[in-house]
Amino acid sequence: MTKQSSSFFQRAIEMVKRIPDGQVSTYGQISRLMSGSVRGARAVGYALAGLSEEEAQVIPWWRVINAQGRISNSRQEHRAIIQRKLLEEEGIKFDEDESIDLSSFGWQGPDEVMA
DNA sequence: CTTCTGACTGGGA
DNA sequence: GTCCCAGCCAGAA
Repeated sequence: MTKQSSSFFQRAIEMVKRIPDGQVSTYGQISRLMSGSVRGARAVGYALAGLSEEEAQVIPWWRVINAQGRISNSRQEHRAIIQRKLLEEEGIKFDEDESIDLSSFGWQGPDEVMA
């Protein structure tokens, strides 16, 4: 690809779409799967932050949380509330400190899930 | 071109 | 457990 038809944002979004129902991933995980490093984790979050409502209906952005197993939110705190609700409806369990056990609900990846 | 910001991460105090 | 700091990447001004 001479100039990478898909931008970093687009690739991040495509990766998020692959997260199966009932599982969650982290920004660093997405970055590692698409670029090989967790360095771009910040950019992944920035990509999801710019999602329009139209895209939000197609992209499971709510399945992406930070490495601490908690929901990250930007200026729009409203999103965090919706995110938690959607995750609970998918079977994700929250601890008392509002964190998610990545060992149980963490996504293993598109191909690494061969256990 | 330079500079700043951000849904991040990891390490140290 | 908490708080603070430095690093990396991509996009916008």
